Amino acid sequence: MRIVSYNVNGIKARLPRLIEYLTEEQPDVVCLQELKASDETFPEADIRAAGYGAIWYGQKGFNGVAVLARGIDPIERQRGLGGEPEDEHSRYLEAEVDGVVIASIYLPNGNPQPGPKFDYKLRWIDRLRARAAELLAEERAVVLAGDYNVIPNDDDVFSVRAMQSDALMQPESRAGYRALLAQGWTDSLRTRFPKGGVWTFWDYQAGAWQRDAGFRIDHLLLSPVAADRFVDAGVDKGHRGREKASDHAPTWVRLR
DNA sequence: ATGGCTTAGTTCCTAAGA
Repeated sequence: MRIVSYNVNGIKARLPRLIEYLTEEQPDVVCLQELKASDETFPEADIRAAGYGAIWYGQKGFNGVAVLARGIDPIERQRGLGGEPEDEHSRYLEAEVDGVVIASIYLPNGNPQPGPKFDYKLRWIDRLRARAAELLAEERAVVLAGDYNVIPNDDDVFSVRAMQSDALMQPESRAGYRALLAQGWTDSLRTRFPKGGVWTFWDYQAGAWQRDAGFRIDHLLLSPVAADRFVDAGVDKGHRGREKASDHAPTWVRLR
């Protein structure tokens, strides 16, 4: 079972690339982020025609997450996180697919920092951690897949100096991510490439792709039961280099 | 040095992204 996390940066603009990805790679599950589309404008028919069932949690203009499954409809478990009822951002969608619990996560970017956006990011990490603890208590296979907007370690970025004041690698952001892992989650890509140097995002600006100036912010965390089934993890980097590509590459884990 | 692209909505500029 191959599970993908893919920040598409606008599902309308990316639809040809997404359909192409589904057709070529035939992944079992795809967690999408940054749909930038309302519920009403989600391209359900195109995705279904490509052989995938889908659930989605949209928002006009920005945010938006979805879970796609090949040949079946994901069963929705939860949309949004608890702890902040006034929060209307579409950033969390939890489903069950073939007995595995899978969440599509779009953690707030948090720039500029310091400031209210950064505070929101840190609160959101705490809220995610609360949900993650509940999921661990179920003692079943769970995959938390998404754009975490956290660069976990210095070897997860092309240049520490270039990014040092960015919300993505502030000590508070990293501490929140580490505290999540400390609950008992396994960072699948880190397990596969323990020395780092693997990127999932390359900025559109300043020739970042051409210079391979990227970093790792898309993560697939495994519960202990899921980690026992770990086979492999990777980044479909080739899809980042295509015409009209997202600035994120599809990132995946394979489970037995 | 907050620039340098890209997307979407409030469109021919602004906000947001990372």
